Amino acid sequence: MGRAPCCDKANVKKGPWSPEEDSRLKDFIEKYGTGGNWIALPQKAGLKRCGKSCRLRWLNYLRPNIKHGDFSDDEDKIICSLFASIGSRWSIIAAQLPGRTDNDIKNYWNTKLKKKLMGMIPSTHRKPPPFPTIPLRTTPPPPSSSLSSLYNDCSPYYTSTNSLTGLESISAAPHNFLNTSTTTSLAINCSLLQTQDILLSPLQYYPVKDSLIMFGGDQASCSSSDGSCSQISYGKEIKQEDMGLHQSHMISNGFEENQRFMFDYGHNGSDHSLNTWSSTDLKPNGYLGNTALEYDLEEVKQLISSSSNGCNSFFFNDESKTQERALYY
DNA sequence: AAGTAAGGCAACCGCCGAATA
DNA sequence: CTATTCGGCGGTTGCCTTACT
Repeated sequence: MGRAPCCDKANVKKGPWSPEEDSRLKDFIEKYGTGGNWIALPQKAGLKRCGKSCRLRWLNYLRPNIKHGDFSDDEDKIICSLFASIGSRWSIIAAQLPGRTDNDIKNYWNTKLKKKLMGMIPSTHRKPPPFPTIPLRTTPPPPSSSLSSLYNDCSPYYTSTNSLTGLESISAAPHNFLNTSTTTSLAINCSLLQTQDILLSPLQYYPVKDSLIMFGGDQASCSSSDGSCSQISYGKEIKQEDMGLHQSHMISNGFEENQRFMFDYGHNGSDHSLNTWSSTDLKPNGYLGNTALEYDLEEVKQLISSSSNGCNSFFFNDESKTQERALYY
């Protein structure tokens, strides 16, 4: 037995929204909110639309403080960094970019940013970008190749104004993050990012209540909210056993081969002593851990191409995905 | 100026997980 | 415990625009 449709498909309008529909939806939500029920909303608002369609229209277009238009270099970096670490989790990425929606970012990535990163000249007869074309490597880059240099190497029309130091993801963490004794602090510290010199500077790691990780910026966008909030954080309880399982992999292997990246996390007050962060453990570049993953250009390209076929096999196998999900939410 | 192809983006589709009856 | 409903998400589609021949 299939699931009942969310709306009567025969009687709902599809396609582009008219200005009248927009203003009707906007007015209604501004007056009454969503009522926590998108399915019932279109009827109340007098719209012949599916509730999901209303939700999408509101979140992606109508809600206040939506930013449209070009993405900044900083936004590019954040998107690339997060994509490298978590894959196509657009809602999470959007949470780091105030005013941007997951749909926007997804479109931007698929149409532009991916090509930038791949160093692809758009296969169009349109005008090429006003940057010299740099031939792709025919031999693997030296081990020190970083993603920031990759930008320069491979993206003829990507210019980076801010250099990346690799310090920020640690320094962005509040002091007590590393010192708290009552909190199981869990920081996502993708060694990939660190070793590639790309960083999550706008990210902040919040140590919160036991076993809870908050992953988000303080001005996160609201792409996944009901539209009534101004901020959103992603927090989810993480089972201790899950953490232990993950940790054991880290301890024994440094990183999981299948995942090709790792999480480091401080775990004060427990008997897990290896790979524990403390303020004195910090390496000069802010990266703790001895697993220096070196990704050359080809590997990043592989990431992009593998992620584009529907699964991030480069980073996540199917089994790890559930676990990974728990860590990131 | 007309035709064509590719890009860009809004919107839809279908799946998943959480909440609830 | 199971079935159902709903919100949310990522992938995909299709239309409109733009650039080029």
